[in-house]
Amino acid sequence: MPAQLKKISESTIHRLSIYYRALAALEKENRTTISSKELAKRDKLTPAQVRKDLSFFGSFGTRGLGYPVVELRNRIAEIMGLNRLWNVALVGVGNIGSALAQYKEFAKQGFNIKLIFDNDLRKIGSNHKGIIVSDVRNLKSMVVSENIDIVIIAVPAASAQAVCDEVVAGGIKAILNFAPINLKVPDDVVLRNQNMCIELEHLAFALNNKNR
Amino acid sequence: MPAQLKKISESTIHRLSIYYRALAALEKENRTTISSKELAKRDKLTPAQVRKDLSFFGSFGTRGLGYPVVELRNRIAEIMGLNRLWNVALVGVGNIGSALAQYKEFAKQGFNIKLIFDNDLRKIGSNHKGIIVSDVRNLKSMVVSENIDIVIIAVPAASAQAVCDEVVAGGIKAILNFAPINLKVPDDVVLRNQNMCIELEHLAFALNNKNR
DNA sequence: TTATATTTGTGAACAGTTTCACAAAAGAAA
DNA sequence: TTTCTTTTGTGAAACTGTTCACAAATATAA
Repeated sequence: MPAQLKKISESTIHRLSIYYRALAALEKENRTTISSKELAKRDKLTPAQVRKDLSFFGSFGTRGLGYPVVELRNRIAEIMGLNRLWNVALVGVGNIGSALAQYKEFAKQGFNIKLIFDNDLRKIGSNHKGIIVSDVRNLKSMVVSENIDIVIIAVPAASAQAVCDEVVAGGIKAILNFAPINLKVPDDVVLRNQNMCIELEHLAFALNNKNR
Repeated sequence: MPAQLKKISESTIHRLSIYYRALAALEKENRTTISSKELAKRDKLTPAQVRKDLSFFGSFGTRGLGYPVVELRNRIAEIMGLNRLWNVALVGVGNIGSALAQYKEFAKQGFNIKLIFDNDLRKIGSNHKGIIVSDVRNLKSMVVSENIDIVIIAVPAASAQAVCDEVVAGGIKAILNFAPINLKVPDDVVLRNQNMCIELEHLAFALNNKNR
């Protein structure tokens, strides 16, 4: 029972998120067990991959039968930290920021957008889905006082690093960045970038190199 | 000079996008050459990685000096297909869809949102940044007639597969999906998923497993 | 021109990830 | 019970991606 002994790869974490979704769906269908074979098929993976991924966290399958849906889902939630609420602050209420403020999936998965910031006087004080937009000048103090766990940066590229530095100074250890720029963060801060242009560029490359 | 002989990995493509951005910035600063060492430093990579990545596409550096900024940037643009316009259709004008419709970076990189679709009668016919929203029932015929290269799916999870099937039937070979669902596509269609919840889950995992 | 310093390009070593293959465990059927 | 089938869990093998290390090429300085 290797309870998180070895280093878990990013790809494994990613697949864990995917398994979690499949298991949630199975739970709704009242399925009680699922085999690695079937779980793999749903997401175009291999059964061996599924078993290897799960084995990093222990062995909760039953040979000859498969994995218990509810138990496995709970275990993944526990591993990923999905059985609790996370306080999220959103910085920047432009195109993308306001879309994210309204995005319902976040709340469903326990990501609670608690604070919203902007630097535009016309936006500060306005009500965004029940949350009053705060002045970005209070960013650092408020992420501390409101116990924010995760910050989403959705400001223009030019101001993203300044925002980043502020929240890091406020002790934030996890950032999701939508600005098309490479942010510099200390080693103990986890940063993930969501760059839509780069995604389109992957597609462009694929189309451009079809006949090689 | 191995002009695309070997298989290029997804990670190499990703870094190519990153180099491209760095080179664009360097060009603005009127730098004429850059070494793999400096290019690596800008993006927290290793010089060897930069050289290996570039070597897949030929050898355009000068020993003792580095790479010519303008030439290398053009070459990457050529490889990635960034020196042309791509016709993009956006399906779904909800939170995320309308944010994407207004996102200026796309046009800057040659991704031209030419068509926008929705199934909501209140939205169809309305003007979104100069583009009239079309009825999604015309999706298949219009992606063909307007020579669409790439489709962005930003509809609710429940209707995403139907939209996907339509555009695939219309001959589309590249899809960027924002719906939180695993779409099924034929092998010759490139699909990329942008799932913001999964990104937050990566961060949650990291925070949850800090002290292992 | 010659010597010294840089920096590329790349095969080889290394590291990490995925797949294979099979013993072991449990269920299902006879 | 006994036999047969299914399916897990996991070392080992295969594969993929990254880093090392150094010859070769060029620039720069003397």
